[in-house]
Parts: sequence; C-alpha cells; structure tokens
Amino acid sequence: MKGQEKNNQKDGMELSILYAAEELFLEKGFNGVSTTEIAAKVGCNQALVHYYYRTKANLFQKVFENKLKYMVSIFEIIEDNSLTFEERLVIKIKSHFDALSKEPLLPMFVLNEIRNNSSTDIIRETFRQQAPNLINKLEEELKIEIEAGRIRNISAFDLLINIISLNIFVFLARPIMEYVLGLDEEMMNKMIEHRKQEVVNTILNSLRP
Amino acid sequence: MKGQEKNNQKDGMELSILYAAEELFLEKGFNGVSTTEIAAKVGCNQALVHYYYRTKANLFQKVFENKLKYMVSIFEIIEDNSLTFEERLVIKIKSHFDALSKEPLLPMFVLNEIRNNSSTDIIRETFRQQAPNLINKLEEELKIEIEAGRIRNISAFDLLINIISLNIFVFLARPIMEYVLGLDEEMMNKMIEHRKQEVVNTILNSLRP
DNA sequence: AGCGTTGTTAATAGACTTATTAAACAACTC
DNA sequence: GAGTTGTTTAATAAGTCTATTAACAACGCT
Repeated sequence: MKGQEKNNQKDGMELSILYAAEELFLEKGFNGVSTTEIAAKVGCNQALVHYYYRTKANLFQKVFENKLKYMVSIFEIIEDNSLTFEERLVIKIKSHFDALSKEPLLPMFVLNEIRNNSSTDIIRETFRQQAPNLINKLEEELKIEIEAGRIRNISAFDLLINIISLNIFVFLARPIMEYVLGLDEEMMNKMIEHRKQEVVNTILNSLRP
Repeated sequence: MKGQEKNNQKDGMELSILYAAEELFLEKGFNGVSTTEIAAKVGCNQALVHYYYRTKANLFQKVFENKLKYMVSIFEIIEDNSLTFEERLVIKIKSHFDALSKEPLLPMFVLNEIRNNSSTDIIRETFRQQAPNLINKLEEELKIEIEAGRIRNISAFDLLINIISLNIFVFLARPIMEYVLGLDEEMMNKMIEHRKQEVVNTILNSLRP
C-alpha cells in the first residue's frame, strides 16, 4: 500500500513534470521556459527535472511529439458514407475547429517551434505518415463531386490549406484581438463560435461551381 | 567632409546594428538572439550594441515597432473609385499577399512576439490607430454591394479575417511545407504564386450571394 | 536489522547573458 | 601638437541557465 503510494508519487512526479512542462512550453515556447521554472511549477527541485528527462531538449521533444501527433490526429475523422460530401465536409471543418478550441495555444506552439528548427525530423516523419493518406482520400471525394458538377474545380491540397488557414487564424490572433478589441472571455468565446460558422459558410460558398 | 565621413560611419554603424538585429530577431525571435550574436553579425564589439541602444529590449522594440507598422501599413491602399468593388478587392488581396511575400518571416515574428506579451502597448496603439478606419471603410463598401445583391451578407470584420487568414497561412507554414513536401526554392515560389490566385478565387467565390 | 534501490535535494561547475566601466583610439579644432 | 569629442574595445561584474554530483531519505527485500 505504502509502496503503491510511493510508486504513485513517483509516477506522479514524473508525469507532473511532463504536464507542467507541457503547459509552460505551450505558453512560452522552448526558449521562454527554464527547467528551474518547470520545477517551480511542479513544486520540486530543479535537479529532479533532469533526473527524469536528462535534458531540457529531451523533455521538450516528448512534449512536442505529443502535441504534434494530436494536431495531426485532428484530421482523422470517421467517415460516414451515408452523408453527402457537403455534410461530411461540414463535420470535418467543425471538428477540426473544435479540436483547436480545446488547445488554442497549439497552432502557435507548433508553428513557432518549427521555425526554430527544433526537431525537424519528428515533424517530417509525422506529417509524411499522415498527409498523403489525408490528401488522397479527399482528392477522391473531390473528384466525384467535381465531375458531378456539384462543386468547382479545386485540388484537395488547396481545399485543405483553405480550411486550416481559416480555422487556425483566430487562435493565432486571439491575443491581438483581446488587446485590440478589448474582448472579455465571454465575448471572445462568442466571437470564436461565430467564426466557426463563418468558416463553414465561407468554405461551402467558395466551393460552389 | 571628413567630418561627414565620420558621421556616416557612425550612422552606418548604428544602422548596421539595427539591420542585423532586424534580420536576427525576425528569424529567431527576441529570446533566440543575443546581443553578442548581433555584434558578431555586424562585426563589431558587443558593447557597441549597448552603446547605441542601451538595452536589448530597447533595440528589439525599435525593430518591432518598425515591423508592426509595416505589417499594418500593408492595408493602406489607394482606392481607385473608377474600379468595381470586386476589382478593388482583388487588388487589395493581391497587394496584401505580395507585401507578405517580401517579408515572409513577418507574420510569424509579430504573432509570436505578441504571444510573449512583449510590448503590448505598442501593439494595441498601432492597431487601434489603423483598424477602425480600415473596417469602417470596408463596411461602407460592403453595405452597398450587399444591398445591391451583388454579394452575400458578410461583415467587414469577417471578410478581413478571411483574407488575412488565407494570405498569411502559406508564409507561416512555409517551413513545414518545405520539409514535408520537399520543395526546392523554385517549386516553393510557384506554389506561393498559385496560392495567391487560389486565395483570390476562394474569397470572390465565397462572396457570391 | 542491514543492504540495495529509487526518489529527492543541496551544492556547484561551467557556459553564456546582459550591461557597465574604464581605457584606448580616431578624427577633428584651434 | 594639446585638447576635445565621440566611437570602439577589452575586461569584467552580476546574474541566469543547464547539467552533474554527492549526500540524504524512504522504502522493499532478504
């Protein structure tokens, strides 16, 4: 029992550090956070961070990998073939948007750390595992719709970029908007909900033949 | 004459430092750059950076202010009333896109430094000086078009966000795309040119009633 | 009870940062 | 050519950061 408690504390500590690191890295990026700060957040000694993860870069990599996987996994959606293409598309757009809402700092985090050249291998692999599959599937769907004259001619790549662009931006620009427009939390949430619908409208409209 | 030469060298050095700082900050952000690195890039002693700009934060602020102003100024476009709304809109979209092409690191830089809470006052002021004017003008134009039934109902705010979202994203995601798609410079430029047209198509299509 | 294992801490080495200071230097004035 | 002024450098203080090490604590096992 006590052993278990101890063990829980142990695992708890290792994970506590990871979670604290996650939060801080998401907020301020790799360079903006020190292992000392992580330790302080957890409430443990700074050496402990290194005891479990050896290096800061190592710890960061674990966080980054998780977040990147999540970001990519957002697009893996169960296809329901009883729905029309448009209906499926709306679901995709909305669920992508909702996933971002749950982790609003994620886009900035990933984009920024990519700029910093950190761990480009992970990035490349992760995307290469997912991107082609995603694009090909969408391409097939699009082909049918285009040939049937239900939507205009557009590549899966462009459509995907359009959706991601429109969905991500609100979360990237959120801090600016808060400052500039002086929105409180409630207003901000309303605005975000509004944007979700606007993205759907914009995409659907833009696809008409 | 010699005095002038001396003065030029002086200004030259002061400006050289500013330009070097500009490049480095754009590339790596505030935390990613040291005054030592800036000095190394200029080829001068590190103390000289402090001689001219006292603190790193001070130097950064000068850079940031310039860049922010540029980013906002992008939208100030001469209106040609002999053109239709659609023609004017296309010009706006394209010139915004082209301006970003000239400084592809700018969006990431600004968004990231805003995340870091650095100099939020400058940001707020700069945007507050420009944003309302921009929005109001566009709102008026839109009203006419909407009432005439030439475009669907949309707010100036949403349209602006849509355009900015679509235009900015390629530059934010450029590093990823280079890695993942393995594009060389020429292919990348072609892709970017293609995206410019695609953004125009998407926006115009999305505005149809 | 004592030994080994694991978790945790304090202390610290070593590298790097920002910022300051004092001295060297260059260019020019009178 | 002595002095003035502004520029540049070397040296360094003071601090922070990462990572390591050695000591200590708590427990499990035999």
